[in-house]
Formats: sequence, C-alpha cells, structure tokens
Amino acid sequence: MARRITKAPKLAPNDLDARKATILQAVVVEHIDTAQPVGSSAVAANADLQVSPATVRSEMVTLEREGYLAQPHTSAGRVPTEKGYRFFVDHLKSGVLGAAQQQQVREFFASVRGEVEDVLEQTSTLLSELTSYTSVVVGPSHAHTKVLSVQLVNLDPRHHLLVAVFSDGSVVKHSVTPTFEASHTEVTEASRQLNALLIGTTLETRVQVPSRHDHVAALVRESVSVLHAEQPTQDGEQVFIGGSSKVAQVFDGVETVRQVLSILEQELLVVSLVQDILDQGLSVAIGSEHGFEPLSACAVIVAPVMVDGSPAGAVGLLGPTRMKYREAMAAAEVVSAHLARHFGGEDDRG
Amino acid sequence: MARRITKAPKLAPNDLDARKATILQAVVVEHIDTAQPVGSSAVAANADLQVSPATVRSEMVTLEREGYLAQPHTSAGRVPTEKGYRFFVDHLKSGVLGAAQQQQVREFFASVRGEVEDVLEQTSTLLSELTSYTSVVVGPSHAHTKVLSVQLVNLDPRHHLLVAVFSDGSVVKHSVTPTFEASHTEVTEASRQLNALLIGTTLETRVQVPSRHDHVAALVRESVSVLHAEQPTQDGEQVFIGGSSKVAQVFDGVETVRQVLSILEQELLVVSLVQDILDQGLSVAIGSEHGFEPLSACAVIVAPVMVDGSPAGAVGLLGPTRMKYREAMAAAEVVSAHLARHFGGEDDRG
DNA sequence: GTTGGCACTCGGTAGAATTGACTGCTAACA
DNA sequence: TGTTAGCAGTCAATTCTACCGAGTGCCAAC
Repeated sequence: MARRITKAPKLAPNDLDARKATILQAVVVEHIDTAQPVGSSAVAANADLQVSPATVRSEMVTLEREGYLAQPHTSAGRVPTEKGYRFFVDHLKSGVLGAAQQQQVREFFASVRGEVEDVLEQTSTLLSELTSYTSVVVGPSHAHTKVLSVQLVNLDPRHHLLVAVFSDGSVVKHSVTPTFEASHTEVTEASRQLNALLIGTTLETRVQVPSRHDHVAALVRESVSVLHAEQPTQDGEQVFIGGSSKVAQVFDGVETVRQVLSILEQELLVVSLVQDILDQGLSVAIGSEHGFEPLSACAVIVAPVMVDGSPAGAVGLLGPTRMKYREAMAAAEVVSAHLARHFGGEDDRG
Repeated sequence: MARRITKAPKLAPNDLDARKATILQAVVVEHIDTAQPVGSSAVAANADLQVSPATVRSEMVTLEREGYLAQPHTSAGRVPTEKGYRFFVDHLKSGVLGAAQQQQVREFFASVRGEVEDVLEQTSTLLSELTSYTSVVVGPSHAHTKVLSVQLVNLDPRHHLLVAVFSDGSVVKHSVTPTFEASHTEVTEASRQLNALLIGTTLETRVQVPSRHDHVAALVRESVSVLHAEQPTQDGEQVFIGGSSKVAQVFDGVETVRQVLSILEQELLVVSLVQDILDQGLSVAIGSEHGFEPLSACAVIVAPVMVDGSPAGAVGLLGPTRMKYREAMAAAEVVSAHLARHFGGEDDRG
C-alpha cells in the first residue's frame, strides 16, 4: 500500500529528479493550453504522480528557486520561465503529426509544381496553415552555384539588362547603364564575351576582365562588376513568410503584435535570425535565447532542409513562448523532410 | 451686431448648406483626431460658426436624419457615417505635404536606384513611413510589353529553364521539363528558334509553332505554351506591401487586425482591389464602397502612376475609415507623381 | 518525506453609486 | 423663423465596496 520511494540518483547540475520533471512538464503543458498560471492542485490532479497538492507545492517552491518557474503574484499559480520551457523542449519526445495533417502535407507535395520560388512560397503557407503560427521558409543560398548563362540585352542605347542563369535554376537580373551609347552589335559582342568569361564560374571567382578601352570591354567590365556586387548585399537567400496574420491571433497586446510584424517586414533580419539559430545548433530558440530583444516574447522553431547532405535552406515557425512545441516541431520537421525530398528527388530522377 | 443671415441658395440633393457642411466637417476632423464621438459643444467651440451648441445640436439632428452622422448611443456625441466621410473627402481641398516630408520624398527619389522591383519596394516602405499607414505599390502590368530575348538554358538533360526578357526590363523564368532527354545542341537550336519566333511579339500574340515531331520542335512548343500560360494566372502585375505592421497600430480589435492582415497576405486580392477602385474612377474608397466585406473597417486611397499618359501601376494606402485623408492623399499623390517622373524620366533621358 | 489543515494574500468580479458628457425638448427671445 | 438658454433625461464610464476563490506558505502530525 505504501509506495516505495525510488531512491533518487545523484543528479547532474541543471537536471531534475523524475518528480520535479513531471511537475514542471505538467505546468508547462497546462500553461500552454490555458495561458493561465497553473496551481498545485491542477498539477496534482493531471499529472499521474500520486501525491497531494501540498507536496507538489513544496516541489514547486524548489522549482521556482531554481529558476524553472515563476509566480506572477503571491496568490497565483506558477508560470514557466524561459529556463522552464527550455527544459521542457529538451526533454520532449518528438511528436508525430496528426493523420489528417500528414495527409495534407503529402497531398501538397504530391501536387505542387512550378519554380523553386513558388514551391517555397506555397510551402510557407502550408506550414502556417498546419500550425496556425507564422512560418518562415528560407531558400537555398545561391553562393556556390555556377553561372550557366549570361546575357546582355539591349533595352535602349544606354540601358542594358544583364541576365544571369545559375545552375540551381535561379535567375538574376541587373541594369547596366554605361555612360556611352552602345550599338546593338557591341552589346551582342559583349554578351558573347561575358558568356565565355563567366560560364562555369561562381560569384566568388574573380575573373580576368579585358582592360581595353573600347565600348565592348567597358560593357563587359561593368557587367562583371555589377554581377559580383550582387553577393554581399543579400547573400542570395530568399525568404518567404507565411501567415503573418497569425501574429495577431497568437500574441496578445497590440504592441507585441506590432513589434513582431515590424521584424517580419525586415526579411534580411529574419534570414539572419534563422541562420543564427541554426549555427548555434539549435532547433528551438526560446525568448531571449536568440539574443534578439524585440522577439523576446517569441519562440522560434527551425529545421534545416538538407539536400544531398548539405543545407539548402530552412523552414521555421514563430510563435509565442507558450507555443505548442510538440506539434509545431513535428510539422516543421515533416515539412522540411518533404521539402528536402522534393528538391533532392528532382535531381535524382534525372 | 446681429449677423446677417446669408440667404441659403437652393441646394442640389445630397448637398448641404454651408453651416451644415461646416458642422459635418468639424465632426469628421475632430473624430479623426480623437477617435471619440464628437459633441455639439466641441463643434460650437472649434468650428468658427458663431452659434451656440443648441443650434449645432438641432443641425446635427438633421445631419443624422440625412445619414451623415450617427450616434453610438443616446447620450453620446456624433460619429461620421460612411456617407459623412464621403462628403468630407469630396469637399476636401487637396492638402500639401509637410515640408520635412516633401524633403524626404525628394531625397528618396534623388538617391534611389536599381531595378524597378527594388525601387517599387522601397517606395512602398517610404510611403508607409510617411503616413504611418500600410502602403501598397502596384507595378506596371507586363501585358503589352514585347519580348526582347528568349533563352532556353540547359540545367540537366530533362530540366531546362526558359528565360524571357521583356522590353520593360522584366524577366520571366519558367521550367521546361520534356519527357525526353534533350542534347545540348538540341536545346541551343530550340533556343535559337524561340528567339526567331518570339522576339518582338507580346504575350498575347499567338505564334505559329513548328508541328514537327523532333525534340527541338517539342522543346519549342512546350516553351511557347509555358510562356503564354503565364499571363492569365497573375496578370503580370507585382505588388509591394509596406508597413503591414502599421495595421496593428491603426486598427483596434485583434480580430480586425487579423482580418486585414490576412487580406494583405493574398496579394492578388490586393491588386484587384486597387484595380477596382481605379476602374471606378475613385481615389478614395471608404468602408464598403469597394464592395469588399472584410475590409469594411478600412479606407483605401489610391493614386495611379501615369507614365507617358498611360497608367503604369498605382500607389495606395490602407487605413481605418477615420484616417487622415488629407495628409495621406497628399502623400500618395506626391509619391505617385515622383514615381511617374522617375520612370518616365529614365526613358526621356536616353 | 508526505500530508491535511489553516491563515493569509491578492487578483478578479459583481453590484451599487456616482459622475459627466451628451442629448432632446421647450419656452423665451430677436 | 431661426436662435438660444435652460432643464430634465439617458447612458457609458468610473469608482467603490464587498466578496469570492484560487492558490500560496507554513506547520504540526503522520
């Protein structure tokens, strides 16, 4: 009748004994569900530890002292801290997506077609609909792809358009506006030389440009420089943000909503945020973990998209710190896997 | 001492005598400023009609009966109705932008450069910063521009990329994935034929495609069809939305914010909304005037961008019905004019 | 170490009272 | 006839009060 107390093993610092862990997890789960502080009796009732609220209470005091929980005010229940959420996600057994959602993802990837950009954009919508959080899909970097074709097209005598096609299927265009008027034949010749010069190179390789003083050489020089100038500004990545309207549902407080939206508007920022998190080897960044003040009310989930063993972009989800980590992480992972398959598969099929 | 009463002229239906107009305008101005219902005494004090609140009151009763004003509840002041706002903007003498903002616009257009898309995107940010409303910039339609160059680029034996350059500087790419493997020379030959076939045509002109059964002809056929399929889906217009975070500041009520954001996510919808308003010959659509239920809490200001006498896109602003029409309209007009000059000027300079 | 009991805290709510910003109406006035 | 002061009436918003109840910390008993 009396339960045997399992002797508590020595614990690593920053680790919790089984009961504390259960309690913490119960608090997190409950709080994610209700958005309310969680009291000891709710925990005692829900979690299947056969102890009284009083016991839970004394454990909670410890958990609070150790920084996993916090109390909004004396007579309220407990709320997880960032550290609490961190423990929670670290000890989360990876969830599975609901059958209906699995189906939805499968159907999506079975039917989606079109250019990479279209696929990524639609994927971002999908991910956001699956989770009802705002989603971020970062496209592969164009950094190391090779030039397949360059062309200089004559718009009018002083305006030309440089169009470069890369081996990953991306296309880049740039205006070339020399100070002189170039004849059609000069432009054609420049185009020919550019092709000879650049095909097979990456944007990093510096090429030998002609130093002659004629129009053709000038066109070639300007084209090359304009194309190489491309890289540093934008790193070549594209980002697609889906379901930004979810921000309004999921955060409370106009100011928070405004702040998050305003971050999302700066797409370069979002890319670097996702990149940072990936570089830290994380799959979830909670609150201030990503070191990004204005998003301290958020948690960000990221999953790299691996094609042929190397990263080719990422998918992410942005929600409140009390987001449904399990479901969201599962969704991000499933979608990222499908996306990887989608892009990897295309190449293999050929 | 006794003021002479100017004899009221016969009024057209739907028009108001001077005093009613003044009162209505005072109510609108005040309500835009404070977001509160406006009482008779406030009007009597602000507007420079030398009458007592009681008189204002009796006029307000008429204005309410005629549908220009409404009362949230008995003991509250009056709020403009849609019809009230409509009268207000119809009788608005066009405002001028503040000097600082004028300067900001000038500096922007003096320093902005780069591709059309970049300019439009930055313009949309500018417009939103100027007004603190969400802005919409619709790029010119590509419908009637001519093909300057087409190229089929070999990605791998079964994947080719069709890249078309148009006379307005836009570039379109499309995958071409035949069921057979095409050799490099076949692709090159197809590319050559496509150029011969399409250069100088618009997307509307149907061209005679080769009916032969070889690979080259098949490539040409697929390329042409894929390119022509482009048009109906998207009408070729691009849209840039700036300052969507302003939505959170400017509307109250999470649900409204969510709804507006969710509309803004559907960019095609936004384009057709702007187009509709322009087609109706309006420059402002208030509340339900645009017939777009989910945006009935909004007013939309649009200004066409006229280049060489024909419309080349538009700029717009989206705010609450109680937005600062004068300033916003001025901003939209100034920016649209600058934008027109920017694009028109480029051609002329050559 | 666990538990029930108990006093205490404090946010939230419900209801009553009050305030104050309006109105509409009416009667007097120019 | 249009204008005005005055006044009674309305109703949202505010303030207050009391109270409830969820939840705690502590303690003594098991």
